Amino acid sequence: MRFKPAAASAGMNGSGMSKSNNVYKDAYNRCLRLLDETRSLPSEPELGTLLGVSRTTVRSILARMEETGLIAWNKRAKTVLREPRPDDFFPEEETDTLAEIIERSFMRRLLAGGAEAGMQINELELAREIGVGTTSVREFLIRFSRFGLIEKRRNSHWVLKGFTRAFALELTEIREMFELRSAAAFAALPQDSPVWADLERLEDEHRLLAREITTRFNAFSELDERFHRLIHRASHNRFIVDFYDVIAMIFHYHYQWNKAQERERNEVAVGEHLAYIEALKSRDLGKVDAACRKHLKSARQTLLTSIPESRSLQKP
Amino acid sequence: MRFKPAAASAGMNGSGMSKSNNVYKDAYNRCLRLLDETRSLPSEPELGTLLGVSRTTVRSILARMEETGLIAWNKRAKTVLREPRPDDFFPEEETDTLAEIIERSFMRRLLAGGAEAGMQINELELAREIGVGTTSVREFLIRFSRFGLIEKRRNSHWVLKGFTRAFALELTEIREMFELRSAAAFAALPQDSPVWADLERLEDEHRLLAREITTRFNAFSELDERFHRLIHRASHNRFIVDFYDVIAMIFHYHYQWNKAQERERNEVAVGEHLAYIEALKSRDLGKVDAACRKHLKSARQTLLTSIPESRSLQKP
DNA sequence: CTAATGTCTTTTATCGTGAAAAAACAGTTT
DNA sequence: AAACTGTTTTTTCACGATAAAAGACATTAG
Repeated sequence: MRFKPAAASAGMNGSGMSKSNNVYKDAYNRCLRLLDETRSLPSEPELGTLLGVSRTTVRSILARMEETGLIAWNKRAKTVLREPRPDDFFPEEETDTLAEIIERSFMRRLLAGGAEAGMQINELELAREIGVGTTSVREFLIRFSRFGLIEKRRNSHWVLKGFTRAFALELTEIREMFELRSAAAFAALPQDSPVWADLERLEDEHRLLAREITTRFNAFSELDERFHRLIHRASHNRFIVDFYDVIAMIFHYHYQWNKAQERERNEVAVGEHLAYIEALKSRDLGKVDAACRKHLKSARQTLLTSIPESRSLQKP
Repeated sequence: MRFKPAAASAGMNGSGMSKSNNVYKDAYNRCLRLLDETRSLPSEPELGTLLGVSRTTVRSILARMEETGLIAWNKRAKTVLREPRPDDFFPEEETDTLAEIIERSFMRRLLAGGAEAGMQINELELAREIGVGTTSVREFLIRFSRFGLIEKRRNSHWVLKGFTRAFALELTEIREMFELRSAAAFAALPQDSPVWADLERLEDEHRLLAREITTRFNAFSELDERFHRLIHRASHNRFIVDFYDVIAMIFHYHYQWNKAQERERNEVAVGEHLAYIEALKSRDLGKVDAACRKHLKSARQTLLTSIPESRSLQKP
């Protein structure tokens, strides 16, 4: 797993920095965008729910906005004084969770090649290279282990299982099992279920994307996830829903990594989605099954062709 | 999740005890049992693989055995001097992993009632009640989360989802999907595959247990797990194999907790297993499917009836 | 009297630290 | 020279401590 001597990659000052205030910074940035729209901000609890943070954080945000002259703040009155400038925002890098930083670093190493199956993963080394504490790395590895790419040796190191052809096949096998079942459950949902409206909206987005595919083809990956998650949710089974995290994670990195014929692939996928949606709306189980199978088959094919042979040989 | 004020349940001395040497103690105990059989112990590396620990730990064990007069140790010669007495063993409680201690504590609270869905879990409180550090509790909760019984609110507490009827149904739905597929894969395995010998051995154990069911009915749970794991392994899919951890965990606690008609239930199950094994050996996919379905149906029924209604109403 | 703000307490996230355990290295024995 | 023992270095595991963030309580405004 060795990669570079040190260079303190994403790390900041090495001193006893306990916890970054990325929650505050991220919420602050999002709050800035809110400023554009209104002349005055809502109450503290309301802002809290809007931004998904506690009132403590909201108050820190307001305090800084007052300091930098963005708002005038007196009890309930929070009047916007000026529009936010680009330099009001905190830099993007400072708004990331530690978990995100670690995941990115780890996946970069994993996909950068040289990461062969059977190789052992060293918590301490990883922590040092990324510039974080060992605890965070351990917790990340534990969470990450459910993706089936790494495995722990009791009282000892982690072992990389490798992003192999076998992995892709096992993953897609489950995916197909789960999605076929979910799609059938979806089609059987009563007409007054709110999911039909959700599906309608997604269909519109797909049609829009289909028209602008030449320029916006990279918008597909996000739409893809939303669409499949909607379908999986119809299973009403937490294990099926949760398993989509594995798929989403793999496809997320796969999209970043395999850019070959991206436009063409996505164009085909959009078309398959539209046919799939049509089938769901028809509520004809036979059609749903066929459309689902067809799409999943080509998704699997895409994933498989993107795995270089060098990565798919080993198996200890 | 509140349960008791303090009472320092499983806890030891509260002081800065960094890491318990349970690996050493457990290996020591197991090594004592080895002493009964031979007049002299093998080499250090050999002992290491035998006990599943490093040579460092082996040497600590040998050092203590020498001290307590169990063996004479001089380089390669490790002669047994006397048989181990009961007081040579470390107490059972001291050989448990921290993870096991936490899991037991946590499950006791969960099943002891009063643990209703929606309730929030407090890391700090849990750590204090069990008498361990917060880090270990956090790591446990992260690992435990894959069982689908708890869920994390970002930057905040964990939420108990509850051991409800819905949970049991979702669990068994996946189980049935996976096991039917695994069983079919099993039956399709070539005649020279080693699994057929494993199956044969398991069949013998089942027949033996069937004869002595009145006295040994509690030996079933362990046999049950071995049998189903063998079948799941035939899927050659890590997600299917890993999912059996969820099932095993639930059934493990379920067996401990629901003692109603245990003998009868296990007797029936042994019979179903034997029929299931027969079907597998016939390699007739229709028969396999039928036998598997029948057994899984009654397993589900057993699990469902053991969930009290009080636990199955809430859902926030 | 409800819903906000102001203040104080508790919990979570993360680090550095030190003992237990593993692993690597070096020197012996057969 | 292969496999073992003796020694040293690294890594894992678990803890307490501390800043960030959440949450609870008290007070005040509408």
